[in-house]
Amino acid sequence: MTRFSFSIAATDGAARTGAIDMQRGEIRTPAFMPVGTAATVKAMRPEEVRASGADIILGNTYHLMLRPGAERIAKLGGLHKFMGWGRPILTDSGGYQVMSLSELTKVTEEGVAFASHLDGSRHMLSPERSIDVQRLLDSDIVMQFDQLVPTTSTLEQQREAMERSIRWAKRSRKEFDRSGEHAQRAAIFGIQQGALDGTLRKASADALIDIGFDGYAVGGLAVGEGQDAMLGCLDFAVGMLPADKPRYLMGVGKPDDVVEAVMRGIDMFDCVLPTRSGRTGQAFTADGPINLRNARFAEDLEPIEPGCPCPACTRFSRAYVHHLVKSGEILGAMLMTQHNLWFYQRLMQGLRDAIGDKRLQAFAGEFLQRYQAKG
RNA sequence: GGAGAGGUGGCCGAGUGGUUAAAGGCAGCAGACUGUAAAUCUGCCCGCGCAAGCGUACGCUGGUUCGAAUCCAGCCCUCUCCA
Repeated sequence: MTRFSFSIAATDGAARTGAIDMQRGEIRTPAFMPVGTAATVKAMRPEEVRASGADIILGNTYHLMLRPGAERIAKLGGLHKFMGWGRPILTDSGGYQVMSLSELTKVTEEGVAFASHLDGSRHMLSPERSIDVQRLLDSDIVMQFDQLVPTTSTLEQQREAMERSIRWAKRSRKEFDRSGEHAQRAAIFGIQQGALDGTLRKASADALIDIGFDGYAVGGLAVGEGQDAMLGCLDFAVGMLPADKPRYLMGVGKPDDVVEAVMRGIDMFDCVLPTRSGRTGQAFTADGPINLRNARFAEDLEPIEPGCPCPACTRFSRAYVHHLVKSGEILGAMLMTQHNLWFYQRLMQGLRDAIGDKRLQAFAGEFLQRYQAKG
């Protein structure tokens, strides 16, 4: 059986469309991966996530090792069985938490010592432990343990984090290969760092390629630098990564970010926005985001997004969703999340089709103009 | 009829002489959210004004005081207990 293979069916400019084949299923690219940090895509049942068009979801090393514990999930048969999702799962290594929970962490060459945000207990996350946890979860796509720093960091700090991420990439790769059994059915991705600096990005990419990975992620972006800066970085960073391997832009992004990044050659995305925004009242539509909390929707009988085929839009009105969201009703979060996931997956399908038909420029131009038009 | 408690901004509720246009919560109106410490967070929230500021305001009326939501008197109303 195929462990991991990436096939490109068509290209259009720098963009590509194709599929990754893995034992647990096919991942159509460009792909958007809903985030399921704590063994759940919040507010969604697995079958609803799948029905939205998702081929793969994310899980998180840091969160799951703390609760319920990686060994416990392994004992219970692995993450897929535990959460009822049989298709591929990509697990983040915990590198992002090193930054987002930085007040609670201390970084050394060995790894990161941190205090649990749940109970303050002390833990250590190293490349070896991160990969071990991801193995215990039975992850399909394992991410190397990396270090990213805020864009406000000095160039020297950015260089240090990038170089440390390379050393950690080597250790991650070695630890991954150490377990033959899991490595025979899973894949491992390296993560390019280097902030917005071309020289650092190039050094990072070359080192990762030298180590060799199944796929390559662009890390450390969408952390406050702004879209122009991010896209400017992608203009040179993506081309540094192997063309015959999947390229994954971590943590991105807004719908227009995704479109722009696909045009620059990115194949995979993940982002909390459709799920988190769903829970906080923001719905994505082709005409841009709208906030269902707003009073103007109180008596609006249109669906969240007119024309949307999702289960939330085909049955319920904005007026009803507005009421649910304002009332703090659980169903409000569910319907909003469901719509947003469908929106993202429909966008990805649109991008795949457009690339296949070599009309990505027109598709993207129309999408961006409409999405960004001031309503 | 007697005893007691209390009436504060849309609601709940602090505040018992000046630093109070009046804490806090809720509701309301907006905004944010990018490898999820998020069903979260931020701002606004008496009126007019861009603002400085002005005007109104703590049941009602009157009084004490340089100064009152805060003290005094009368009145109105609510609640609890006793008869």
